[in-house]
Amino acid sequence: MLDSPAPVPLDRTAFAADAPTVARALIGTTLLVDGAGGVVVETEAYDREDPASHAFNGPTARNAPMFGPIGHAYVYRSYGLHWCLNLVCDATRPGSAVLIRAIAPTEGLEAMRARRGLEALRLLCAGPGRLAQALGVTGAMTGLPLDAPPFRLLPRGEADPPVVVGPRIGLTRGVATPWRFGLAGSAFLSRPFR
DNA sequence: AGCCAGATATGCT
DNA sequence: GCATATCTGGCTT
Repeated sequence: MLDSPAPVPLDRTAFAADAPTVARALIGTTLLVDGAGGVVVETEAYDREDPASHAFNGPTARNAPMFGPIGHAYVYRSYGLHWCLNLVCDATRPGSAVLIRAIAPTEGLEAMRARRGLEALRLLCAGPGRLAQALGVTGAMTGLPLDAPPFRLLPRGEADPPVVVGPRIGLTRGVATPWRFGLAGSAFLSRPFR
């Protein structure tokens, strides 16, 4: 490609595929919230048939966005104190989403450091709770579309980045399903792959 | 490396 | 009513 077009925000069609496919495709994209964020380096997939998923037992008040339109955010509180950001996907099977687990910080570093208290770049967005705090994501954003402020999602470059795969983290059920995806060699993963 | 407390919304009994 | 949760930070080995 000799004259590549200027980057355009991903639209909702980017979320049409099933959760593992979208989770892999999101690696290398850039996610910003109010201008703060960076390159997505770690994701996990969840879907309706998955006993580890919040959607497994069907729609509830909390997980309602997972059964709403694709390309929207699903934010939930974890362990009573952390917020975690998911992106709703799969146009054909409601109840699918991708958990954003880690980002390589590139934009809005000052704002992110201020929200988390001055911290090493390595840990600023390494883990779903840290990432949400750094980007300023809260439960107020659940259900919001990802193609409008405060969100911005920018596609990755030409080449497919090298992606590593493994089992998801912190689960009691669905432990064996290899639906965790990471950018190979990234220093900003929440935990190494092996 | 591993263990444990923290603090609360959620969902099931 | 109560056990549980897509986790983090701090402390111990």
